[in-house]
Amino acid sequence: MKFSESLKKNKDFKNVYNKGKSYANSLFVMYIFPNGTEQNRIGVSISKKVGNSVVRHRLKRQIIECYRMSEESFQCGYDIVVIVRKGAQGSSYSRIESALFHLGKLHKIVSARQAQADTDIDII
RNA sequence: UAAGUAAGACAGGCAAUCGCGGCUGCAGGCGCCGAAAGGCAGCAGACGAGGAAAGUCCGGGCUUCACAGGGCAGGAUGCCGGAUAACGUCCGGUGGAGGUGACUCCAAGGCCAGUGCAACAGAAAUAAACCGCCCGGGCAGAUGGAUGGGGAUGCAGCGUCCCGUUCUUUGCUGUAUCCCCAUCCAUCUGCCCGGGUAAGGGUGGAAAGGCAGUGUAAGAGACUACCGCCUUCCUGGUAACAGGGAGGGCACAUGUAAACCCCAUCCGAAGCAAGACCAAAGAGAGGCAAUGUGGCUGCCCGUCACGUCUCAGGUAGGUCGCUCGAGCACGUCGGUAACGGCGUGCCUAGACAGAUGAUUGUCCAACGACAGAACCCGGCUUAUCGUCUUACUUAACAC
Repeated sequence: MKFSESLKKNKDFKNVYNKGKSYANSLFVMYIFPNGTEQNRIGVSISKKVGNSVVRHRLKRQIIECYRMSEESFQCGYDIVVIVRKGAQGSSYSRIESALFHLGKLHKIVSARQAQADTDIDII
C-alpha cells in the first residue's frame, strides 16, 4: 500500500485503545489516534465470537482490501483500529465498504467528496 | 430398473483488471535504514492451503536436558501371523455376533491366585429344604378285618322252682345275630417330630451341566445315549484354531476384570514459544589511562557517579531451524494383501499479527458444504453441499 502499513504490535493496539477516539455502528468499532507520521497504520481485530478461522480471516481481508481500494480518500497521519462486531458475520463486500466509510466520516478523516458519495448507501 | 454393499476420484471452471506472500533472475559492488547482525526499496518470471489444513487422541523423526546396571511405582496395549521408523494403525487369518445376500461389527488374555460387589425380587445369592415328593415314629379321627370280654334276644341241651290239665320261674353250657368296650392289623385324612430328596413350583441377569431314558420309597451323573465341560493323545496348520480318538463322570461349581488385581509386552522428560548462532543497552570481572570533573558540602576527610579496551554472559532486535522428504508420479519385479526392491522422471506454500481478496464477464448438474498450513511425517476420530467411476449382492421384468 502506498500510504499505509499494518499495525502489528500489541503495544500499539493498546495505545490506540487507551488514547484514541472511537465511533461505532452495527458492524464495526473504529478507534483512531494521531501517530505523528506521514502515514496511516491500520489494524483489524476480530474476536473468536465472530466465527471460525475462515470467517475471521475473510472479514479481515475484505476490510483491508476495502481500505486499500480507496486509500487516497483517507487523511494521513493516524493509527486506525477496526474491531469487528458479531453482526458483521456473513456481510457482503459492499456492505462492509459502506460501513467503513460511515465510520470514516464520523471521524472526519474521509474527504467530503467521498463521504458525500457514501451517504447514498444505507447503514443498518 | 429399483434397493443396497464395498472401494476410489473431485471439492466450482475459464478470462480480464487491481492487490498480497515468499522464491528465482537482473545482482556483483549501487540507493535507503541500522552501532552491528542484518533488513528494505525497483523491474521481470513462474509458483502459492485441505480432504479433512480441524480435534490434538495415538505413534515416529528432529532438538535440548537426564541416563553404569537393576528394581518399585505409574501409564498404555491385550486372539494369531505379518507389514512398518513406529503405533492403540494397516493387511491376511481364527473364533464369536448380525444380515436372504454382497458384506459389516467385536478392548476377543486370566474370575479352578486372591479380595471385593451383585439393588429389587426370591425360602435361599455362593450358599440353600419355603412349598412340594418320599420314608419312619407319635397323636386324633374315619372305614374294614381279626381276637378277647360284656350285654340283649332267639334256639338247643342239662339242672332247678311252680305245677301235675293249662299257665310258668331261674341258673349253667353251647350256638347264631345285633350292640358296646379293649387290643392288634390294613387303608385314608389332619397335625407334630425325625430323616431322605434339588425331579417339579415361583423370583432373578445368574439357583449347582442341558435334554431324554433307566432307576428309585421319592429322587439324584447314581447309571446310559447325544450335546457341553475338563484331562490327555493323534492328525492338519508357523500360530490362533479346527477335526478325530480315549478317559473323567462334572469336584472348583453364577456373573462382573470398561472392579481391585494377576500374567505378557512396551514406555526417560519436555517440546519448534524445542533449540543453534549473531548481538545494542543495562548490570558484572579484569587491564590501561587519569589523580581530573560533579554531587553530599562553604572547606578538609570520606564516599558515590563519570573514560577507554578486553572477557564471559546473553536481554531488546536479527538470522537459522524451515521445508529434498520414511517425498510425489509412472513403469517393472516379489508378495493373496498391507508393503517392499529396482529403474526413469519431477521439485510441489514456507509466513512470524501470520500471504488467496474485490470487481466484471462467461459456463455448469445454477449461488457451490465442512472449513485456513504454522517444525515435518504415519494414522485415528469428528464435520461435510453435492457430482462421478468401478466391482459385487438382492428383487422384478425381458431374452
